Amino acid sequence: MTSKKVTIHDIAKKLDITASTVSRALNNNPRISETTKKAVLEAARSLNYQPNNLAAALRKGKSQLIGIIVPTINRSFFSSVIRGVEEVANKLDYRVIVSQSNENVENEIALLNALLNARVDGVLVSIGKNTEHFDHYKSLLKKGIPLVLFDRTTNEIGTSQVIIDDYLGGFQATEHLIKQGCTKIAHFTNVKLVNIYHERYRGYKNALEKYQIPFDDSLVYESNMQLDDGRECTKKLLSTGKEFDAIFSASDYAAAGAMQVLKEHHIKIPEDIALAGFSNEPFTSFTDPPLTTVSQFPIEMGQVAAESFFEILNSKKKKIIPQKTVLQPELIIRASSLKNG
Amino acid sequence: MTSKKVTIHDIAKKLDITASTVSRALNNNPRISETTKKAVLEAARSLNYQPNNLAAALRKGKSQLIGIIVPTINRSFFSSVIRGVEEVANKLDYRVIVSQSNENVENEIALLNALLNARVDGVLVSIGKNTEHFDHYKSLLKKGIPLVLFDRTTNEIGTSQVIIDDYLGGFQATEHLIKQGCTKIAHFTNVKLVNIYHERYRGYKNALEKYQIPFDDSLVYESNMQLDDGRECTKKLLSTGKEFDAIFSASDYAAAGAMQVLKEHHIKIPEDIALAGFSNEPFTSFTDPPLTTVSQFPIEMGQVAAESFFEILNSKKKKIIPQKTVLQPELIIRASSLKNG
DNA sequence: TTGTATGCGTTATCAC
DNA sequence: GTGATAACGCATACAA
Repeated sequence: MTSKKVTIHDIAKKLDITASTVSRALNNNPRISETTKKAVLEAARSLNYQPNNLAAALRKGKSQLIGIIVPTINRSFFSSVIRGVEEVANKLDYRVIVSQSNENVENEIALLNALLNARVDGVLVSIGKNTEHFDHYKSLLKKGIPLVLFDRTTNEIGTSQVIIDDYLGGFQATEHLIKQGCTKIAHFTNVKLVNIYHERYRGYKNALEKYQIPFDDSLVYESNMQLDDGRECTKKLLSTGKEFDAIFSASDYAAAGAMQVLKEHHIKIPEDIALAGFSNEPFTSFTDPPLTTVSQFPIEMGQVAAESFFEILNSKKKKIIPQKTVLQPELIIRASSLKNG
Repeated sequence: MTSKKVTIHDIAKKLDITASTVSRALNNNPRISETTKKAVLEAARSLNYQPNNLAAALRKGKSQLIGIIVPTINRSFFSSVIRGVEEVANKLDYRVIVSQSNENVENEIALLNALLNARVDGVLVSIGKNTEHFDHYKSLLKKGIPLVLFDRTTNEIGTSQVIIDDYLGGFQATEHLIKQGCTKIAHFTNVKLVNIYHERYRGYKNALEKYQIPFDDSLVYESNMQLDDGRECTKKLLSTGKEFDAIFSASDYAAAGAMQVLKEHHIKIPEDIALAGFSNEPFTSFTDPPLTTVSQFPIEMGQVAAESFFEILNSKKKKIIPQKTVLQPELIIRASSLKNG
């Protein structure tokens, strides 16, 4: 019942040639006659031959496997990045192994090890929020294994990165709010040691500066940026009695939380308070009003990360200089921030 | 620079024993003394030994890799299922390879082949909407490769499945609307040959029947169930002039589209029209009003699917009887359907 | 408890 | 253009 596995030797036997010839035929080796090649392909098909990549991988010392580590797959942004990576990788006959760290350093290290044992040819990583030391990644590089960081990155590892210009995104969102007439703009951010949040924050501050609006630290709230955190921050903000006319949240989820609380207080959006988020999560177009946000082009980010990866992979030895690719974000203006409809 | 790979032979040499002993020590083989085992582990650590799963996989004939094929990763439901699978798999030292078919049969076949070449030990699949023949899966089974279907399944392949009781979900949602006083309930569905949509539709019909509400075919709209499809269907529905007081959409996205159009027509939700969706996508709690929907417990589904898979895997030869595990859905009642607040 | 020998399926290297 | 042989790193049947 359990059909014996057919190997190149079976093909060879059938055609009365050797396995090496079969191997060459199957791999488009130039040193092979058209006729035998055709015969091999035909025999392979008729025998229902299924190549064993494992064996080839062992022999060649490469597995055609790429590992990806993301904080969580359950986020439109990350799953879209993965999709971008897959698109490029699959075209080159690479498969992708996805793992999620759940923002946990221990997991990050364990997963990295598991991927190494699986002999992936390289790794793409978006670093967890709480990761503060990067030795596990550094030792990866020492072993000569290609590593590309994306979105949540760090400059402490000398390797290629792909990010969007979070600074610009933060700047544009804030500038847009200012142009809508807002002058007291609150900001929701995450722990600012994570590059992306720090940059968005910087963009926010610089936009204020450009338009000579005084920066007020008491309008900046740090949290974990989930929906509930957004709710909490908004409640706190309201309870201070401090005046504000807009919120720029560095996360769509926290912005959604803010929207809920504002509505519960019968505060009009955008008339009383204008609102902008970050990431262009799909739900932001469903909210009422639809949420102004910043698109990060995640699929493109994945594609670029993958290309960056293969560049390193194919430049074996010729020690490549780490590239930092910066993609442009795009401000998506929707009703939540449009004062003069 | 590029540190030579250390193998079990290196460990063996260092301790002046043989590779087989090292192998046994590393694999918790009982036939090994505690002392040598400890020595091996110590040496492995000091040499920074990284086991080569590929070689082991080739030798053992199993790769510790599971393939998953989903229509799209970019959906909270599917990415949560994947997460559930990962949780179980990783605990057993299995890795997961994810691929997306984009609802395309050709892709499904190609990806399946790629996974086979990668020598996965088995495959979990949620079938694409347009897949109508299943030969590629049948031949998988013939080869003795474990296959588990989840969510989008079919009974045409004799293999284990994990689904939720879509019928019940459809029934409960409809019954809930009826209990809110609705009697003219429209239904948005997908091509009904996909099991899950057919079942939800059946649940809808039977609930009507139970409460002696006449079924009206002209209130049922078939579409692809994206946001825009939901918009279109709602517009059509409104343009017919036909009276209705509720919509039960078999997809949250189409429900979100319906919500938009209703609001654009200044129709009050739920007072004029009550609304219910299906899947409990995260955004459903953000909409205004929040959307009543049906939770499918995707993480649990992934876990069960994985367990189901390992059951097959570990019962090698002892031909297992295909199990069909049916999980219970849960109706999540929110403001979009609550008439008496 | 340990060592010896062999093979998993493929490809690289050499020879012809 | 094709064949013979070895090797990738590991696990196992068998022998000791």
